[in-house]
Amino acid sequence: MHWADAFVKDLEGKQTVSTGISPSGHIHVGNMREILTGYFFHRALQDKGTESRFIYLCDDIDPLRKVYPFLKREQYEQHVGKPLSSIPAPEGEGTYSEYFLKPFLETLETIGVKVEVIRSTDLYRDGVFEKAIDIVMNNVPRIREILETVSGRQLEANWAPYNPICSACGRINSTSVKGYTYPYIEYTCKCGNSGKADIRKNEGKLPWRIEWPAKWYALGVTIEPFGKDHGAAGGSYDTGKAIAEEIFGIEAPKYLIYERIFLKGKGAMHSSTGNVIAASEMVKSAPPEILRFLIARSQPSRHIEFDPGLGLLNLVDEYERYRNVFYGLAEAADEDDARTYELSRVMEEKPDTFVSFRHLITLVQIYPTEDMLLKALQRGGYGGTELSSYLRKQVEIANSWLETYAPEQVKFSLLPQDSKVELTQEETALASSFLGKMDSIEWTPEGIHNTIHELIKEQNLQPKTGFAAFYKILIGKERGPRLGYFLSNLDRDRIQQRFKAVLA
RNA sequence: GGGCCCAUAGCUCAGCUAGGUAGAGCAUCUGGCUUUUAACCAGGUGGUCGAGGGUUCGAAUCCCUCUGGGCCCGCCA
Repeated sequence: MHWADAFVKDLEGKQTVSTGISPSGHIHVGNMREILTGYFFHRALQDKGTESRFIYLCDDIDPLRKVYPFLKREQYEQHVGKPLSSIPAPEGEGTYSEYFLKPFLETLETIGVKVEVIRSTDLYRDGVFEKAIDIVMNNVPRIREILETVSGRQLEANWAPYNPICSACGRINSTSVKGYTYPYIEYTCKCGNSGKADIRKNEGKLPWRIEWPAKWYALGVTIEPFGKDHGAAGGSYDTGKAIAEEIFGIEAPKYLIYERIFLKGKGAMHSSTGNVIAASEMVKSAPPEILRFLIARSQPSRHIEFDPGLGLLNLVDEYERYRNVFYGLAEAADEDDARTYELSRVMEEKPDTFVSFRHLITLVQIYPTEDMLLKALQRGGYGGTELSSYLRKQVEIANSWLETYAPEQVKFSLLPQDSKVELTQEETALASSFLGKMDSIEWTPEGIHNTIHELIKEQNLQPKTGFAAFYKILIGKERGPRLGYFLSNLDRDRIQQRFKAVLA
């Protein structure tokens, strides 16, 4: 059974699956594990007939913690400590949080993940947390005790479970609470200001360890996946659970702790280190279903070694195998293969329009126009009369991948006309006999192919060795695309000149 | 000092939560094939399952210890 199905197997009654990512920087491939793990739970629930709500909480009221490496110091120094939803975007119009949220939401659209997006600023502004905050403010001593006991940390004497946003300087990290009379929290700020924050509005926020259980309470969260950083003993899940039970009188959600995603050879993806690939960048250079597949096929407890280069191509190969299993075209290696495909695919496809991505990688390097590409695909069994919009997109993605992530191994291009190549005697003989026939060859795929094949046989060479000679001369590699189609697409004179130059 | 996760073929991983003679894909090699465009077909090489101990007739699988890698137990999320 797939891990997502196993997780929800025994759950009954309406479920609310919650996920959350802070828009403090580019939302990257590593963050996708949060949203997709939740999404798969949601799907698994629906597929077994259990009602489910799936939400993504965008923590946009969180303050800017520091000037991140990707920000301009002179622009952002003044904004440290202010909510992400109230400071300007690094470029263009709009707020900081929306600037990073937008490409993420577009990516979700691209990969076909539908989720209810909730901004935490809105939750505060609309009073959704009103009751939770009131409960919290009336239970400060008990909450303090829970935090100190469960997490083992010592809280400062003036600690309060609410951080007001200063009405004068806009900072959330420089205020201290002085008192509470519903619905106002009195505070003073280091900037000299003092005032009242209305708990029914977005005039302050709960600190994370309180806010989390407050979300469970206010939104009725029953399931939540989260990274292992929250899961340590005494960590925020432990304190959240205690607060949920003892203060709010609710059960903490059923949880799953997932591992991080690493960039192959470069360690964990972390916005602060810059070691990231933005999710919105990845979907430009990888088929959209692959992002889902990456997460769906891996056990959540295992870290993922993500390789956008050759590894990506292997990943797509595997995805396509699973697809074939689903359609009964191949035998399953594992009982979950078909289910994993089902959770990963973005849209339904007909088997006669399957085109392997690896194949496409070759084709786009040979054919410059869509028309030529279509004809090539049709020769290969493609059933459509024109390129589907999906395929057109795949072509775009293939080109982008070749430019951005592809290793030399899968790329090819014609060598410069005058570049030198070392040939054996046999290869030289073969090349010169080919050159001799150049003018009489019928310049079609079959004509070229047949001629070359005859020449190889005449000289008693292994086909492999013979073909390799041509690849060495043309693209400097041992292997390459089938010669007939490849050469027929190229200018005959140019090839002739190339062989002359090599043999000179 | 404490908690958690991971370690299986060159690479990516499955198998582990009902213990029973090590698996898949990719890579590599061999053979076939070169009008299904690095295709495809057949086959091979390749692992003392991180180390040590224990339980067992039998351990990759259960228990303990250790090693290595990663994350957390301050603030913030």
